[in-house]
Amino acid sequence: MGTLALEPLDRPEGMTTHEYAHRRLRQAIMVGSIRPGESLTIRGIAEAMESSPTPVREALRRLSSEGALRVLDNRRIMVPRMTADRFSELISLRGLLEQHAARRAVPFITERRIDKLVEIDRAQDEAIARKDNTTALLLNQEFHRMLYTANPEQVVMPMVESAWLQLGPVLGIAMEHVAQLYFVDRHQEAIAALRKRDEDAVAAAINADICEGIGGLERSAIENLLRLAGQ
Amino acid sequence: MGTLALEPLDRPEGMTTHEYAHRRLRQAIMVGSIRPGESLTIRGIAEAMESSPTPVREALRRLSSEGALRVLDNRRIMVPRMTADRFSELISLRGLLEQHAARRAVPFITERRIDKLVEIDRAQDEAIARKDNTTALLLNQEFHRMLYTANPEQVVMPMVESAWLQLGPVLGIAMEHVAQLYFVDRHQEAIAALRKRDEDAVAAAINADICEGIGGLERSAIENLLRLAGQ
DNA sequence: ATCCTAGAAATGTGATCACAAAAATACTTA
DNA sequence: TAAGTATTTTTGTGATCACATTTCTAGGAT
Repeated sequence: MGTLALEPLDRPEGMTTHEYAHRRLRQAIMVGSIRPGESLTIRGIAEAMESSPTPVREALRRLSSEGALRVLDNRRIMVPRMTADRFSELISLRGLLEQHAARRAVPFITERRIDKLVEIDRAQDEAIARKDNTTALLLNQEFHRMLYTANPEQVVMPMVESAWLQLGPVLGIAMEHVAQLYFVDRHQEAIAALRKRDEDAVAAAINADICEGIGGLERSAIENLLRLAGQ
Repeated sequence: MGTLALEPLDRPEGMTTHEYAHRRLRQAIMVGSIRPGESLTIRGIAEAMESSPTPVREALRRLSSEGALRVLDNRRIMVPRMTADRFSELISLRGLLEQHAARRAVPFITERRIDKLVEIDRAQDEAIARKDNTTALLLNQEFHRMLYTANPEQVVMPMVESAWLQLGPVLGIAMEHVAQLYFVDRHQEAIAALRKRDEDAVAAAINADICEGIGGLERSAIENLLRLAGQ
């Protein structure tokens, strides 16, 4: 295996090695630094982050349970390749799950949190303006996460994160091939609906945000994009 | 910690130790053999299944990513306690996810698979008749799984399994306190709809199957049941 | 009796090692 | 030259050990 594209990451005091490995790998997978199909080796990762196989294996197990990695029959581990079918199911699932999460968050929304949402949205617009697509992608997730976690006990949250994690890699790669990733911004709409505590309107805005843009592409366009991305 | 209620399990040739540990723990959690709140120790489990900490830890990491276990701040690991809120969200999520899964399965349904569904349903009725609630619970899952996996590439499947895994323990315990678990059987209805390849009717039957019965209890009844179950 | 503290036991964590299987490489043969 | 085979290397897996932290248990002081 070649050198692993693993940017070092801030490591808070008291964080265990396997937790750190999990975060670092997750981040790399999310933005497409690890190519789908490229096989990962435990020792390679351990060496790249100057630790040992044991905690790395734990991180890999977690990531495969989260849908971020796939373990093949020969026990090789890789980021799964994307298919048009899988892509459209993931978009559809995001719609279902995130409408549910958004509705359940509305009663918990505070003005302070709405302010944070506005701030994140502004930062995302900036990132888009300077064509920093990776940052924009992460800030988009940050926006959605900030909304849903207004309700602190959302069982759905790990499922949402799993969907993001499965979509992330191919979006990350697609961004390298499409000059400008077509970001839809229904965030303003969602914020307005939040101010009115209008559950239906919030859910509608979130669904539109997810399903339009890259998620609303024709099937043939998706297949074309995947081909470009080498999937 | 006391002796662990871990029934030995069939171990196919070539199955790794951590896979085996994962399955065995999963099974035990699913039917409520491991009490929510009771803290698990890595060494205890390893000893109970005559292996060592390393593979057990991998199994525990996977299970916590699947929502079956929770890792506390003191790094203690336990089956999470159920709350009325969590319970009703899980039921609601099951409805969303499994309607989605059922719809996507319909185009792939074969007569042979419908026959299997009929067979599973019959076995479940038998189990209910002889008041073997645990078997009935597992057969009910088997029925749903058999339906959804008609479509071999369902991204939603792990999420469905996660919801089952989170609901399982409390159902397993509730069954010990309620003389007869109120099983709803909308399976016949689902089967009839499948024969007609009627997506809407299948989804409706599945949703009814999930939301009625224990999932449709009044909130106060749920709280009462949880109290009985020591949650 | 209750609370507090010091020692002991138990526990999570991660590095290392040995082993078996898989992959890669080198070598031989047709 | 190409295909097959033997050898070497790489890799996943799981047991074991050492260390730090937590939890449990006595013993003592108030």
